[in-house]
Amino acid sequence: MSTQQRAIATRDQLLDTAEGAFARNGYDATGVAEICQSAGVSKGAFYHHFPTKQALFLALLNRWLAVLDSSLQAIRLNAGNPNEAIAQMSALLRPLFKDGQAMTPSVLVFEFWSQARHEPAVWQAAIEPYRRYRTFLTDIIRNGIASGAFKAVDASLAAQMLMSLVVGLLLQGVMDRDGADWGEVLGASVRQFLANLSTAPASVPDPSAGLTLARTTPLALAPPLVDELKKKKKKAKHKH
Amino acid sequence: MSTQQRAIATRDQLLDTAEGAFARNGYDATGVAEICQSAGVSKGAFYHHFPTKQALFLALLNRWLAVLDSSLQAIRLNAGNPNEAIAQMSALLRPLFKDGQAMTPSVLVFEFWSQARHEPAVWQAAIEPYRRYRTFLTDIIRNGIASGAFKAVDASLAAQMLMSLVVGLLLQGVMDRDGADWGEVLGASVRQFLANLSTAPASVPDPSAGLTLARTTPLALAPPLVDELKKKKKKAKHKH
DNA sequence: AATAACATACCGACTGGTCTGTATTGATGA
DNA sequence: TCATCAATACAGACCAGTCGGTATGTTATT
Repeated sequence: MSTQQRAIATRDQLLDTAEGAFARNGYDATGVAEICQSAGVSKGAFYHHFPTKQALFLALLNRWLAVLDSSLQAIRLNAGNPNEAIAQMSALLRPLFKDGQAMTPSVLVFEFWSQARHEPAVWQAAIEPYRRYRTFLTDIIRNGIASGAFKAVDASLAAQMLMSLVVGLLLQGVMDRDGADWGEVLGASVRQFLANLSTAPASVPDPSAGLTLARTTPLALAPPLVDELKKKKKKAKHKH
Repeated sequence: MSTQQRAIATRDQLLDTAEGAFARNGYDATGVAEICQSAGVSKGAFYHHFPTKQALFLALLNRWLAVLDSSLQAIRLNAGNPNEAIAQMSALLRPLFKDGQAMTPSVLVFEFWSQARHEPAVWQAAIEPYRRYRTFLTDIIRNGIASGAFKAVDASLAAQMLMSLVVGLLLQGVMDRDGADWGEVLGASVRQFLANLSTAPASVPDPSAGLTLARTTPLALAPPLVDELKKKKKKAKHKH
């Protein structure tokens, strides 16, 4: 293995380890030293690859956003009609409510939002995709209205409602894991939402067997997410 | 003013100051020393009234829960029918989305939940009322179904949906304050929810002018909330 | 005089980040 | 081919500052 490959490997190792640690103990409660120890590397390695702890955090955020982004793009291309698109998005989110490793992303999302409250850099990085996804949803609904599949409601409002539903489900799933079968609630809610929105009373069968959020798929990064916000505090190092 | 009264005053001063500071900068980012300085008292005073920083945090949580609790009880007694009850609850939450001081509680709630992720004590204190409110909602819906006001849906599921909506709205209102008129979205969402749930197509007029969450009202503490979880770590002090 | 209600100085633990050193690698030039 | 040089990729000791909490002292009320 060449030196460069090894470097990438340790960087990924750092990212993976930190992801788990953040999900388990939270961002603030996880020290850099702790991450390094779990990853089996030194602090020097850490600060060689990331200018600061927050930079790793943002890299983690962007890595996750990249896969979510491409999944949504895939849905946009695959789904024949708006009804199906929204149903597929529901199915996409579903695994996040499964216990164990699968729900790590949703816990992380919560951690991102927590930090975003106090750290402007994190807020910027988190709010931009959030707004993008909201307009994405709004567009789908608008299209549905235009094509006659949906009733002539306020598309923006409908998107906000659906977004609220998902966000609330996510948060509750994280906080009160055993309080309900959140995956089931998500499915039922979205079905209900579509039923009330659709002109045709026909219900779309649950396409749960379709997409899933696979970390394994490399998938090309979407343009607006590629830049990793590489920035140094003082030194001009870290050009890589 | 007697010594006891002055003591209560400084305690409240501590609580109020901490509330603002936590809402502004977050729990972790707010130091005990900072709170004391802003409150104009010494660290000695702080640890005279609260055994630990977390204890003050929990006291803050319970103070807020107490007023919310009594407000909900008032609704339960005042509202003639389930439709009206839910509409009043919507109106009750509405001020939380107003800019400025009024939204401090919602920011704090977010802070509570953030801490609840890592601190079992906070989690316990936060999850209990959450579940209680959910069953409260479920009961209202169940009653509505029994009285024929609501369709015969799954009451538990409907409550979870409404809860998700509210929680999601809250979180988005905190994170993306200027992203939408969240108060309006809340009103519209609940109206829509009720419209889809009600048997009678008649819409309930928005009773916004009615209740509001007034910190000023002392209001008797509800039984399950009274105990302030006073507990010491080592010393047996702080009996007050 | 006993206790409540503070004030102040101080401590130890911990944390993000830096600094200096070193081994390996790849390019270059003689 | 091989010595050399520079840059990369780390290692690990170290530091400056912060924070929650404590110990002890002081004042005023009951």
